[in-house]
Amino acid sequence: MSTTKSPSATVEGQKGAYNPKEVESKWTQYWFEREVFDLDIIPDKPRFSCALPPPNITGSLHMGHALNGTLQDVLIRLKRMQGYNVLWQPGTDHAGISTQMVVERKLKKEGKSRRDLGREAFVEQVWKWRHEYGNTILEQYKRLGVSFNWDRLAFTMDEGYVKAIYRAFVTLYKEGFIYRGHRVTNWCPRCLTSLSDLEVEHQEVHGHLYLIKYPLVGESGGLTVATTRPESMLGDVAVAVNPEDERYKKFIGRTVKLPLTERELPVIADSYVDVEFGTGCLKITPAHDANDWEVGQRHNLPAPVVIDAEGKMLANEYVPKQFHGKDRFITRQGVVEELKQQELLVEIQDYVHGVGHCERCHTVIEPYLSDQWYLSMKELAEPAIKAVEEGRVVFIPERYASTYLDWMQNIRDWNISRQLWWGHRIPVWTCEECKHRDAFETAPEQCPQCGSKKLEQDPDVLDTWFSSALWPFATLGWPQETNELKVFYPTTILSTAREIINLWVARMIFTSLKFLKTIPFKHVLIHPVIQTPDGKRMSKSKGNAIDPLDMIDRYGADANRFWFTSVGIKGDQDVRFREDRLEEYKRFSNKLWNAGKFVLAQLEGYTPKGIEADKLTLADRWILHRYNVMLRNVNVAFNNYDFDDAAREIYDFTWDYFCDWYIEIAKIQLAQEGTAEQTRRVLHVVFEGLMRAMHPITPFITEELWSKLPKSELFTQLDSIMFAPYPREDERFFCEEAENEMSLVMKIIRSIRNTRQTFNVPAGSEADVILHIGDAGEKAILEKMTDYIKRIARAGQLTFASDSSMPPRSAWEQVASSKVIVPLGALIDVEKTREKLQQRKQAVEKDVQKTKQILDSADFRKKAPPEKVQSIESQLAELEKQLNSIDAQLKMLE
RNA sequence: GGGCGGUUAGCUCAAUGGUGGAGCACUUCGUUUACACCGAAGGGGAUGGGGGUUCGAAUCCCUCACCGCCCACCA
Repeated sequence: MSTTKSPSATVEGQKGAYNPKEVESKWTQYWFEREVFDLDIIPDKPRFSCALPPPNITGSLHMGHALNGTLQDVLIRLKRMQGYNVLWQPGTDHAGISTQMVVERKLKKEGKSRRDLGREAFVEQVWKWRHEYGNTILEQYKRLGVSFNWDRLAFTMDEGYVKAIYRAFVTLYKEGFIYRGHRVTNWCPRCLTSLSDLEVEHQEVHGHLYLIKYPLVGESGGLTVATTRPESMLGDVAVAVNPEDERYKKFIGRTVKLPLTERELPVIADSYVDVEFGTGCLKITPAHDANDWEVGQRHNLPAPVVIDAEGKMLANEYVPKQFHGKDRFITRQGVVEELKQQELLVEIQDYVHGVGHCERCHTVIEPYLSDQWYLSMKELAEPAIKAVEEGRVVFIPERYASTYLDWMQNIRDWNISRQLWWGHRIPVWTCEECKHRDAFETAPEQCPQCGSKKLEQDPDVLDTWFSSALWPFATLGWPQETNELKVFYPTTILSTAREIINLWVARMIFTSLKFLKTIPFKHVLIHPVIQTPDGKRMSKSKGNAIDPLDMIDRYGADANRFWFTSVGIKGDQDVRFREDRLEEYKRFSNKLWNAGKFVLAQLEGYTPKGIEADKLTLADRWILHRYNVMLRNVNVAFNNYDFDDAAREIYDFTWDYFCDWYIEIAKIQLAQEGTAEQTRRVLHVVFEGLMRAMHPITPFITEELWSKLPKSELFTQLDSIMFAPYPREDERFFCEEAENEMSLVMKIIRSIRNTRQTFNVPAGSEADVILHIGDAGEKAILEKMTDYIKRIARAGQLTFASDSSMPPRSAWEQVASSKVIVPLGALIDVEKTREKLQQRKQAVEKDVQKTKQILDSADFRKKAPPEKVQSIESQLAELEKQLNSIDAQLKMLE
C-alpha cells in the first residue's frame, strides 16, 4: 500500500484550492512516460473502437473539436475501464485546399507564387510546412487529456494510406464507376479549382434581378429575360420559354438579337422554364450555368465560353472588345450601363437570393465548363441507404438519419478531381503515342497497349474527402488484411458534427460497404454546436470564437470536460457558450478536491477492508444506497449515450449527498469509537469508487486523488486509474429503508434550520428544540439520530414531547405528521413572528385553494386513478391541519 | 423553396400526462478544524401567442410568431 500524503502538499501556498495546471501537466507527462496510451490488443474481449474525425493539419483546436474530443474520450475511457479491447484511432487530414492556401499565403509574403516554384518544389514546401506545423492541433488535443492511441497517429498522406486510396480509385475506375465528364461545375476563381456541391456554401445575398429586352429579328418588339448575372449574357445561345406558356407560344422558332453583339439567337421551348418566375423567358448560357448546360445539351446548342477560370472576360469573338480581360463583376456594371444606353434594360429589381461561395476562401463560385473526374453514385448509394434504413447504422439523435437519407436518395454524381497541387494525384496515365488511358495503383513504366514509355499522369488531385472517405479502414491497414482490421473493424461509434453528415459520414458508409462489404461503424453520434453567448455561430474570421485552450487555462481541463459532458448530445443541439458554466465546474473540481483532502486525512495509515454490513449506521447504509443508485444510473446513462444524465448524477451525488450530508455525519461518527472504523471503510469504498466512476469525465483530478488513496493489492499494481475496472452498482447495498429514514432525518434537520433562520435565532446561540413526532416508528428513528440532529442543526437540548402542545412564545413548523418546535422565550420578536405566520398562512391557503380546485374539477374523482385522488385528498387534509395550527399560534400571540 | 431543432425564473439549462426544478445572479445570516472556489435560509415562473384532445397539458395535436441550423439547379 502506498503512503498516504495530503495532496495539499503538492499545492503549496494555496489554502484549500485546487490547482488544475499543476495536476494536469504532472499527469500528462506521467501518462506519456509510461506509454499508457499505446495500443494494447487484449485477445478475447469485446471491442470498442472509434476513429477520431481527422482534423485538418492547418487546424487549431476549436470548441467543436474540444466537445467532440471529450465525448469520445469519455466513452473510450469508460469502455477501457469496463474491460473492452479499445482502439481510438487518431490522425490528421492533409486538407487539400486549406493547406495549399496557407502555404501559398506564406509564399506570397515572400513575394513568390506557387507557379514561380513549380509543382514539385511547391509540394516540397507544403511537406516542410506540414512537418513544422501540421501537428499543432494534436498537441492542443493533449491539453484536453484525450486518450488517443498516440502510437498510431495516422495521416492521409502516409505511405500505407496512399496505397488504400489508389486501390479504391483503381477498383472504382476499372468497374466503371469513375468517368470523365464534360459539363458545368462549381468553380472557385480564386482557388482555381473545381469543387463538389457540398463544398459550396449558399449565402443570402442582396442583389438585383435585371430584366433585359432581346429585340426580335425582322419585326418589332422583343422578349424580356430576367437574370441576376447580366455579364453571362455574352455567352447566350438561345432564349427559352415554356412550351405551354400561351404568352410566348407564337415566338417559338423565331429569332431574337442578343444585345451588345451582332449574334442572333433562336427562341426555343423547354419545360424546364418556370412560367411563374420572372418574365417567363429564360436566357440560355450553356457554358456558364449548370441548368443551361442541360438545356443546351437537349437542344444541341453550342456552348461558347466567355468567362475564364479566374473570373475574367475572355478576349474572343463573343465578348465585345471593351470587356476583354475585365473582371466579371466590373463587366456586370459595364453591361448594365451599355444596356441602359441602348434602352434595352427594362427594369432592375432588388432581389435576395442564395449565391454559392467557396467554402474555403468565400469567393463567389463561378459555374465553369470543364472536364472533371466523376464518381457515379446511384449504384454505390443503394446499399448505403439500406444500411441506415435497416438500422445497421444508427444515428444518434435518430433524426439525423433523415438528413443522410434525403441526401443519399437524391444523390448526384461526385466530382472528385481538383485542380490543385497538394493532394493525391489522380492515378490515371495517358499514353502520348496511342492515347490509351488507364488507372494504375503504381506508376506504369510503359503503355500496356503499345509499350510506349511516353506516359503522362493526369495533373489533377483527388478531392480531400475522397481520402477521408476511407479513414476508418485505411487507418487500420486496408487493403492489407491486418490484425487491427480483424480485431477492431467495423468500428463501434463515430462521433462527429452534423455539418459533415453528407460530406463525410455518408461517404464512409458507401466506401466501406463497397470495399469491406460491411458498415464502417454501428452508431453515429452527432454532437451539438457551441454557439457564442448571444446565440451566433462562432467563427474565427468574425473574431467571436472562444478558444478552448484559454478556457482550459482559466478553469482547468476537467472543468471544461465536465461542461462538455453535461451538454450531452440528446437535447437542444444549439448550445450557447456560457463561461459561468465553466466557473461552476471549476468550483465543482475544487469541492471534490477538498472532499478528497478530508477523506485522505481520515484514511492515514488505513488498509482497505471490506464493509461489515451489521455494523453500519443509518447514515452509512444511506450513503451506500445513494452511491450504488448513482452507479446504476450512471451506467445506464452512459450506455444510452446520455452523457448529460451521467454528469448530473455524479455532480449531485458528490455535492448534495456525499459532501453536504455524509461527510458532515462522518465527522461525528469518526469521533466515536464504536462507529469510527466502519465510517473509514465507507468513506474509502465510496470515495475510491467515485473516483473511478468520474474518471472518464475528469481524468486529471481523479488520477491525482486516486493515486494518493490507499488501495487494495490489485489496484496498486496498475499504472493508472484508467486501467482500473469501472464501478458497477452492488444491489446488496440498495436500501429503500435507509433512504426513507434518512430523508426523514434530513427533513427534520432542515426544518430546525429553517425555523431558526426565520425567527432570527442568532447563529451563536444553541436554541433548544422540541420534537413532537406523530408516528412511533419515526420517533424511534429520530431518537437514534439525536446526536446527529443536534450537531448538524446546531440545537441545544433536543427533547421528544408526547403531545403537540408547546411552550408559549415558540416558533414551530409542521413536518408531515410531526411538529418541530423551537421555544424562543425571551428571544421572540412578537411582531416578526406574527408577520412570518401571516406569510406562511397565505402560502398554505394558496396551496389549499389549488388542491381544492383539482378535487372539485369536473370529473376528477370519477376518472382519475383512485390512488391519485386519495393522495390529493390526504394532502388537503394535511394542509388544513397546518392552517389550524397557524391560526392557533396566531391567537397565542394576541 | 423544402426540412429539422429550439422558445420554461434576470441568465444558462432540467423536468415517464398528475400541484414546475438546478446552477449562476439577487436578499439575509454565518469563519462549525475538507472547502468562503464554502455552508444555511429566502425572494423570484399564467412554461412565446392562439386554438384543440384530456378529469388533468411545459409535456400530445393544429396554428402563428421569433431564433438557430441543414438541404435546394428557379434564372
